[in-house]
Amino acid sequence: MIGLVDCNNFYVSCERVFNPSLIGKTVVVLSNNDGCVIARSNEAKAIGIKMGVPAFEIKKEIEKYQIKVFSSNYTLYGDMSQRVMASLNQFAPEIEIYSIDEVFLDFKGFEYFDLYEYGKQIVKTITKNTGIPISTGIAQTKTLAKVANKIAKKNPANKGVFVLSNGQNILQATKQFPVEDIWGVGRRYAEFLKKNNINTAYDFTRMPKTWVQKHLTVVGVRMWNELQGNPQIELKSVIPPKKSICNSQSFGNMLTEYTFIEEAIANHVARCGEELRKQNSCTKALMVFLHTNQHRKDLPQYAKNIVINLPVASNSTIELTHYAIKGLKQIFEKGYYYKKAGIIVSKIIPENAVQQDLFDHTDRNKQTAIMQALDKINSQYGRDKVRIAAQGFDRKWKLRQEQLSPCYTTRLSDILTIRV
DNA sequence: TCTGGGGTCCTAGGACCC
DNA sequence: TCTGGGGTCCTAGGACCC
Repeated sequence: MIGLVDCNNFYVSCERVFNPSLIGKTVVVLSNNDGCVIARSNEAKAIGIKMGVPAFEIKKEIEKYQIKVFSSNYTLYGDMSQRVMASLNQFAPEIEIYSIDEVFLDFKGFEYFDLYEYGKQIVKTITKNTGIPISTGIAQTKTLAKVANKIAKKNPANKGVFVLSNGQNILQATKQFPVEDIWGVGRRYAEFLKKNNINTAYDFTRMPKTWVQKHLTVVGVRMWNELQGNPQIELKSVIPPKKSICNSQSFGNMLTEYTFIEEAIANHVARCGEELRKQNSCTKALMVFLHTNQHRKDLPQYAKNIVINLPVASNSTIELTHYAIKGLKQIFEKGYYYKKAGIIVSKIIPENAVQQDLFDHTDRNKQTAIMQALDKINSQYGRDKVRIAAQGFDRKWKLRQEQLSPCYTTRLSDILTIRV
């Protein structure tokens, strides 16, 4: 059996832990730049605030219902996430951290446990240890655990736990489960399936396998099997290194000047470099992209990217910055109002498998030593305490975060403020 | 005025090899 | 009229996830 633990309205719940006056109130958390709604309390869901709506479109509702609005505080959410994961670790021999707020638990060998009782114990413990409310779904496959989890969450009578233990109750559950809620069915597939009169998970499992293969490829066949209790997707307890790393951000305000965009790019490169070094990887290719605001139909539009293949794979921020800026200079056009820029590194390889170049003049040992020193200093004294000059200090490109809560768990000054 | 950020997997088609 | 057969690797685009 496999368990899936999912934190309820995670970002909202994090805000509530440190600000209990928010409990029972209508709360939403916004994406970067205070752009869109990305987390909603149950109260917000109940009055029809949709996931992903731009904040400015719900201005009236915010006013009318006195909605509490927060900028996203990923430092806080990341730290709370770690606490939840640490607490969950004791409940299963292997766990897979699937996202910031979701964990799969391996219940292999738990056949003689009362898994419903066990699930309730998990819910109780996590709530007590972290203050974050969670739901637990338990079933034979990951996809069914996802189904069980949704059922656990939907009906309060389940007390946050639901177990799909046998064919009979799988049948019963899938017959009531909307096809669009299946893990792996997105907007396009949902549309397609409904057009073919497939409305529930059960309907889907009744289709011939060949039909599923033809229209939803092998991905669909996996879902089809999983929904019938045949495991196809393994639990991954070791996280494989990333194959691509992306770092980008919309600017708080549109930018026209090259200098500020270069600073933004240098900062994105610095983050990518850190990520690469953290997973002991190097990259052979670097993409720089920038574009204007696509929502502003009244302004001229421009979007471009450029891929730079490095002569020798690297994870040195100094070297990566050099190439990124070279690329940026090639795609930057004067006269546009830019809204977003970023870096994507792909062609990632392990750092101990870097192919050397006979004509390479870079002193790579020196680069490595510098990066090690830089990472060490910054991990101790704070991000970017030591930085590449190109990263600058103006931060004209930075985010809008007008409703940011304090970093309650990680910043001393914030903690002191709370005490006062 | 105002619209997020970061990933994965699969497939088809093209370029290339013998 | 008619031009082989069997592979691999890479990429872009589309689907999905949180």
